[in-house]
Amino acid sequence: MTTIFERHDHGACAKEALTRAEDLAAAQGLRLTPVRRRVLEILLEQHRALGAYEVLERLAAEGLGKQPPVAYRALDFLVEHGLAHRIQRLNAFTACQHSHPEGVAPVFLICRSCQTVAEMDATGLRRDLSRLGGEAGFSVERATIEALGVCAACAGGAA
Amino acid sequence: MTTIFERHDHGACAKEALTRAEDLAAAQGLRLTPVRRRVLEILLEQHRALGAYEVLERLAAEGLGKQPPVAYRALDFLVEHGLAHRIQRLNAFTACQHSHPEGVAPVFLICRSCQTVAEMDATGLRRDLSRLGGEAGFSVERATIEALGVCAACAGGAA
DNA sequence: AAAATGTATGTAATAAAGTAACAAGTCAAC
DNA sequence: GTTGACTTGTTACTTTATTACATACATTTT
Repeated sequence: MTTIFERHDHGACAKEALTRAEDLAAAQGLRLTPVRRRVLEILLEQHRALGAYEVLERLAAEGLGKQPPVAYRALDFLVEHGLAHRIQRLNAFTACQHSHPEGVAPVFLICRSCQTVAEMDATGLRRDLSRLGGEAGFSVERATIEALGVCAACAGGAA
Repeated sequence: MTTIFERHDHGACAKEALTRAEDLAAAQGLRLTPVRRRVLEILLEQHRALGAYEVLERLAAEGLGKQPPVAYRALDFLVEHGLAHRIQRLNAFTACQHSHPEGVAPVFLICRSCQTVAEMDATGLRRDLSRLGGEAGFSVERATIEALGVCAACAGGAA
């Protein structure tokens, strides 16, 4: 499995994600407005999750909005359309790293050393969770699966 | 699998949990002080997760502490010793419903209709998650697995 | 083109959740 | 009965998030 923990061309990675966002907007008639687009770009700069207020600071510095709702609205838009994810453990947001088959949230791996947040596909895990819930008569609609730990690079010491 | 979604003798259920807490305290030399004990009792009244400030209100009404740190400290103590759990999605806390083999957090099923939070053992799921992380060189230390959905009783309409 | 409509943004105010720092009390051990 | 470790009380504050309403912009309707 390949995650963003591995060395990669980050410029290309970010550009690709932005292109995906544009394609999605075109396909679904969504409006990727300047604020929304800029928030996505800001999230794409790093593979670490940013708090809404960190995003807001950046926006404010660029004259794109000074109040919390501006940031929250843009972030909510991105999350709603699968272009970003909310990391519950951190109360923070991260740009989506893969295109997901509509509404399928991945699993997140959070490195407590370098703060990098990676996504992995978790179709199997989700199916098992649904089955487990089903055993108790519970119908799972959405699931949050987040793992906290240490990535290979950080565990290796240097890298 | 049996969860607290099923009809059960709630009085017994709460009493049992409290006994478990006392036993644990005795066994490990922990101090189940009046505030801590009362917070656990408050959480045990319902199978819904309570916010720290809801707990605090209750404490305040009983003269057991009026400031946030009082509630947070007691809740942190309970969580640390496995007597309660924090539900990340809700920023809220719920009493532990089963005794867990030390440090093994369960999976949570959150009914969005009745707000009930049930626990299920998730040893298998956790193992799979660790394996998945391992494939990316990531070492999982703790994991949050929470499912949002509808319980059988609520889905059934009445019940 | 003007009016009407829907959607997005700006702004103020405030609510909700969480923490830092330090003082004061409790309790067991010596 | 004083020391030392832990627990609680209290003040003040930070961080995170939302409500409510006004304004702007873009599309469609007339």
